[in-house]
Amino acid sequence: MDQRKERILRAVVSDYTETVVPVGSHALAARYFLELSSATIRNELSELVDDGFLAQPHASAGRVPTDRGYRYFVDFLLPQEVVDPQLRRHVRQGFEAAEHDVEAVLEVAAAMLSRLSENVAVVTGPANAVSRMRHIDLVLVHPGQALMVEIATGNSAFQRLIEIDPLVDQEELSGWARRLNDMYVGLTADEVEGVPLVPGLAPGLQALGADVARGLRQLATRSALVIHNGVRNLVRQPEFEDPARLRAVLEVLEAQRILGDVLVQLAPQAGMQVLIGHENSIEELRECSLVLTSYQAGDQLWGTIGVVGPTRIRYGQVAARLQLVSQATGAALTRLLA
Amino acid sequence: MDQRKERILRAVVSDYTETVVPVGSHALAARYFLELSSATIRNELSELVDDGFLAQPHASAGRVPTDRGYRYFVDFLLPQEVVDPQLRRHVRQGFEAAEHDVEAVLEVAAAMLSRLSENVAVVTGPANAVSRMRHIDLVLVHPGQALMVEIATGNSAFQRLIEIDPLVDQEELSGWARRLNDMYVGLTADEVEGVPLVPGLAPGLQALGADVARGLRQLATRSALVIHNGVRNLVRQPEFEDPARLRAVLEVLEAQRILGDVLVQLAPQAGMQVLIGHENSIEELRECSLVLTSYQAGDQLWGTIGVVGPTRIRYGQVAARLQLVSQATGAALTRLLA
DNA sequence: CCTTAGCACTCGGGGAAGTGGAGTGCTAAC
DNA sequence: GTTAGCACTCCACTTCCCCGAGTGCTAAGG
Repeated sequence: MDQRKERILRAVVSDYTETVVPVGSHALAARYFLELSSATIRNELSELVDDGFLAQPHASAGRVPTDRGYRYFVDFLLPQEVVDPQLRRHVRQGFEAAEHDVEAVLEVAAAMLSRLSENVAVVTGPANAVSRMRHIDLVLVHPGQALMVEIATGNSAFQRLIEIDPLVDQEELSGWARRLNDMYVGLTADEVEGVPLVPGLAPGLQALGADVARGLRQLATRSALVIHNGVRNLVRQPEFEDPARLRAVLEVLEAQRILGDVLVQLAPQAGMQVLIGHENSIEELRECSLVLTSYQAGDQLWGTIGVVGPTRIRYGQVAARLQLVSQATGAALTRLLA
Repeated sequence: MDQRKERILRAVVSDYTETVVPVGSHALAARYFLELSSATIRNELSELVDDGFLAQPHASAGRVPTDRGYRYFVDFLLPQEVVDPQLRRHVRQGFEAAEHDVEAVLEVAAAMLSRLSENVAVVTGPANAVSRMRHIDLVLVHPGQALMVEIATGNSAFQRLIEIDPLVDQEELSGWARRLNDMYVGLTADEVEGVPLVPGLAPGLQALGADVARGLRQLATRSALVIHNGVRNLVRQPEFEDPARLRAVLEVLEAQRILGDVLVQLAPQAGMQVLIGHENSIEELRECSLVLTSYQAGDQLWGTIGVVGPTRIRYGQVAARLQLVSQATGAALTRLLA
């Protein structure tokens, strides 16, 4: 692919991205190639079609980038976007209001990203890289019933009601809690389950080990949730005027699990990832692109954050802003969790 | 309004609700009034228009219910809907998977309700009717930093990192925690702030009162969040084919706060509420109806749950199913929180 | 060999015109 | 009060046509 072809491909992509109208040789010549005639450009265009980078909606129409065309654009032609420092500041500030709750931070991240990217933002819930017990507490609710609170690394809390002997009072419970802390602090769910039974222990206390492990395990896998925000941006995209098409995408977004599986599966890979059109495995998102990266808080907590939009999404700008939001999210979570 | 007019109004509402096409005198006579001629029905229809219950999109079109027409229908003509016992069982079962986490229960409720109502479901987060301190714990994280865990009535937990004197160790912290429990258990946020400073207290401990109150206050107002689900159902409604109209509604749903304010404001009123078209105060929802009620877990926790749809929503069926889901939600939360 | 002007051809979008039919209101008779 | 009959209205839909943007091809020029 020679340099002129690349220039032309880049011009087609950026023009189509703006106008959402197939771009013709005349428009191209007038706007980007004053030194070339439309005929020359026509020749180049037709070769780009032959090579699969562009397509023609119909015989006498202009050209539109194919998934392959976007792929080449993203891999080789993407201009380096710089984020306005003012925007950068604005993003940092946006997180300040929400710094008390992991989920609130993620909600803010999604809202911010959808606004900045002018598309749909998706964020997976936090997964704990390693979830270790930090503290257990037992509080008497009624006679016979207690509340077990577990705090894990990452400071996420899990609470659960448990049945106990009606004769056990808060004093005894506190003793139990001390024992549990002695036994389990610093362990993972698997390790908790591996701890052998202690002969002399109160039978009620003995039975708690399994509950503790279950809670820990649940804390580690809260990531099932997938927040999304910005559907309002989707409906004004011309490619989603057709309600059926829009519905298919919404179906996927609201199902959570479908998208969640893909995001979690891709998450381990470092850096920014771009999935264009058919490159993602979700049938309903064949006409969408995903721009993804991960957020990270220390070495404890991580998740995936990204943007879903039509394939003609502005990859450069979106990637830059996603980067910005993902870093700010990580920073906010780090501050939150210490 | 005589009985025949009521019958006709009911027929127009239910026919229009199904077909979304203005209903004419012929169709009415053929389908619902075999004993009357279309001319008679025409006379009645034109009186119903004069009274403001029906409207004509244009001079030679059939009739469409107005907001006032729906209002009359809802107030006086609503058939008593029974919910299929199988559906009832299905709803109960749907909650079983999610009984470990308040938010998860609410997510399930929203998903379920949107499916059953075939519209958008909205659920406000849980508010605690009275949030009183039940238990406080302090855990050393690093020297100089501790985790404060508060448990309030309703068993909601709040955690927060606080700065402390680096010389304070876990033993001393545990002593502090005992003091805090002695001082604050059973109090509300306001009362906590009203507790006078105690002269002999460690200065680090003294300062915690404000933090404790802040946590309590936050626990009581988590309701800010508004979950919604079922936007996919909205896009296939003919009244939202126009992207601009759809966008306006999405704007409101995704803003959370706008709808949240309305829901919280209406929440105290008991029973089921129906807001038809202009009756709600949100400009963008002028062409929507809200069917709302509240869920309740014991006397501790409550929130609003409801359905948003076009004004021609099936009020009877939606109300019955909303009732079902709201009860199941309350039951699930009650089991969860005891 | 690449570039360009010229030209005939294609095709979709959009406006104009026409038509069918559902629906109305009114009148007069029962 | 009800109904048949009738003239009238108006939208939705189809058809038709045409404009113009855009193409591919050819042949001439650098």
